Amino acid sequence: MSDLQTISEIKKCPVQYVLAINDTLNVISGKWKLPILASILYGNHRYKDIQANIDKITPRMLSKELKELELNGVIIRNVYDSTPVRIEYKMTESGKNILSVLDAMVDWGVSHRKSTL
Amino acid sequence: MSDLQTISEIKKCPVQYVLAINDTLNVISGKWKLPILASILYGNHRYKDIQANIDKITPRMLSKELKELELNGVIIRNVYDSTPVRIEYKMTESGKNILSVLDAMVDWGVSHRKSTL
DNA sequence: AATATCGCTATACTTTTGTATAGTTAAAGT
DNA sequence: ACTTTAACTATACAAAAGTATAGCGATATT
Repeated sequence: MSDLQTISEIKKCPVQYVLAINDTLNVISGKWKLPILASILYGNHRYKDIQANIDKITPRMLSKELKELELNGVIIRNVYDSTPVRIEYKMTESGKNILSVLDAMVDWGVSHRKSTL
Repeated sequence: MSDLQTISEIKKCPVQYVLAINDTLNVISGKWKLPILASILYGNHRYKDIQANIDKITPRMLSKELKELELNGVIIRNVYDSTPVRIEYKMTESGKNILSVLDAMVDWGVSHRKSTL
């Protein structure tokens, strides 16, 4: 992959792509979003379970982030009309696909660490 | 080959996985990192050119972020001993590879937008 | 000699993000 | 009846990130 090739490719990059990158970045940035997503993906679906699974997170931040993730269509909040009411947070289909982004991040992060040794 | 093997091994190890993702996230998060990287990739290498290319960025933020990107091994700052002194910021090899992460982010962002219509 | 350009730094400030701590409602267990 | 658990909300505060504005030292241009 030559430099000139890369640059010309980038010059073709439409506005939509920039928007898409920003969407993705918004979904995963902040101190708690990845830990929360990881915990849900790992199998924790209830508020208390997620809270217990993430060290030092406050209820305020957990609520706030869960709401934002729901609003962004990454997770879904299910209320089960049992007694007592049970609430479960689960990844949406689209949310599950974010693993591909995390994979790319792992790959880059690992090889970058090696390169800076 | 043994590299790929190692990467997949590390993916099984939660701690390394998390560290690598955090490294990557730190490199790209914040308001100005992506615009700066994009501008450099686009062909702007000098301070004033990057500044002129990015709307509303202040010199303070540009300096701060350039320093951080350099410290993180994503870009390199070259001082050319000419008169006047010329300074050029360029992507490191590792820095260029971050395009693969951006690609994954575009893909997810685009398909996620479609899914939430 | 005066002005402009490059590559920044300095200081003060505002906004956003995250923390600490306490309280609420409803139901369940003891 | 009393305590415990789930799933949160409310208020106040601190820290981090970003903005606004001014200026500096060296060279170059007019």
